[in-house]
Amino acid sequence: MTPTITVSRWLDLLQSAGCRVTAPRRAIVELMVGTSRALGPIEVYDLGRTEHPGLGLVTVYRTLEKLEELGLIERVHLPDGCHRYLRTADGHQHLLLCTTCGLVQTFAGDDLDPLTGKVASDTGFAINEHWLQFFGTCPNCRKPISTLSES
Amino acid sequence: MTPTITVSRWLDLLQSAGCRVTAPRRAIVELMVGTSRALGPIEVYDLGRTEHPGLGLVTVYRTLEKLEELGLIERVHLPDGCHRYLRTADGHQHLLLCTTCGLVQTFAGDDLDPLTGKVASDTGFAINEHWLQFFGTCPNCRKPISTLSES
DNA sequence: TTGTAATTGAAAATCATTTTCAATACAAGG
DNA sequence: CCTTGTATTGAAAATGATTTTCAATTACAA
Ligand SMILES: [Mn+2]
Ligand SMILES: [Mn+2]
Ligand SMILES: [Zn+2]
Ligand SMILES: [Zn+2]
Repeated sequence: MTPTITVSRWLDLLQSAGCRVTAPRRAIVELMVGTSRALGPIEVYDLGRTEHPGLGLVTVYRTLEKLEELGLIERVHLPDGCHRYLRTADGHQHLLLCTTCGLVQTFAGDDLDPLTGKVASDTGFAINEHWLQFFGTCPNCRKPISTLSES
Repeated sequence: MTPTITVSRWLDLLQSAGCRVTAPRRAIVELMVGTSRALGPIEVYDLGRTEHPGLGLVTVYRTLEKLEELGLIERVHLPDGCHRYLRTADGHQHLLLCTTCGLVQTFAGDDLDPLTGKVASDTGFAINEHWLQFFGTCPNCRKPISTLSES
């Protein structure tokens, strides 16, 4: 799905939820749809004002909260905190984060069922959720200095 | 290692790091060594004052920060935030958390190397760390109401 | 025992987030 | 295209968490 289509889908979903489609919301939605990094409120505020100069920080908080309620974005947990949001991936996916530039990709295919079963029987817990995240350096950030100008 | 031994080991480590062993620090260390739940600053403050009534919240923040620097405790990431601390486990362990009572256990034995390798070659990332956590209900919280009085 | 630097807790300052509120703008209906 | 009711907005104030400042206290090396 192209970013433009995704933006209108998000706006439609907002409207179906009884919300009005306004310029500030459009700016924030475009931002969150188009970004592959987890963004915090202040970042959204700063980036959003290039699109909609009057944007208020309060509106950023309110809109992020609403998008999270609708499941379109979600909080990302990072070593330095959990105050950044990213668009939600489809299906069961986990995150792979570049610790240098913040780029986020997703991956699937983890099979934790055997481990989950073993841990459950070892401990007596009923396990019903897991968090898995990988951290590393993305291809772009791995490039040596000498080749940076070529990209 | 018994809790008492662990407490003196932590205090020794504090001292080796150039810190003085004081009553407020001792109270906080005893708390963090003896608890199997992730505790936030206010919880540490409240629990700590039963041991050391004059304890100040500022001292709690400062001591938790120092214990984290020494690697004795670490921040736990939970759905509702990452402002709680837990003593660090030995070796490569992951957390299993009870979403009802907050009890935390650890487990080992995850083998994510194959998946890590696959994701690395699929994405071009150099992966150097992973986070894994399980959530569920602990044996005690799984007990039906009718048997609660028996425990 | 003494001297000194680290530590303490209260109070003030700072920073992030939430609430309040009057003005504005969306969108449903005429 | 207007009108109208209500959701939304952003500024300012309020709140809550964390950090900084500072004078008094305390640990501990000598
Ligand atoms: Mn999974
Ligand atoms: Mn592991
Ligand atoms: Zn990168
Ligand atoms: Zn429990």
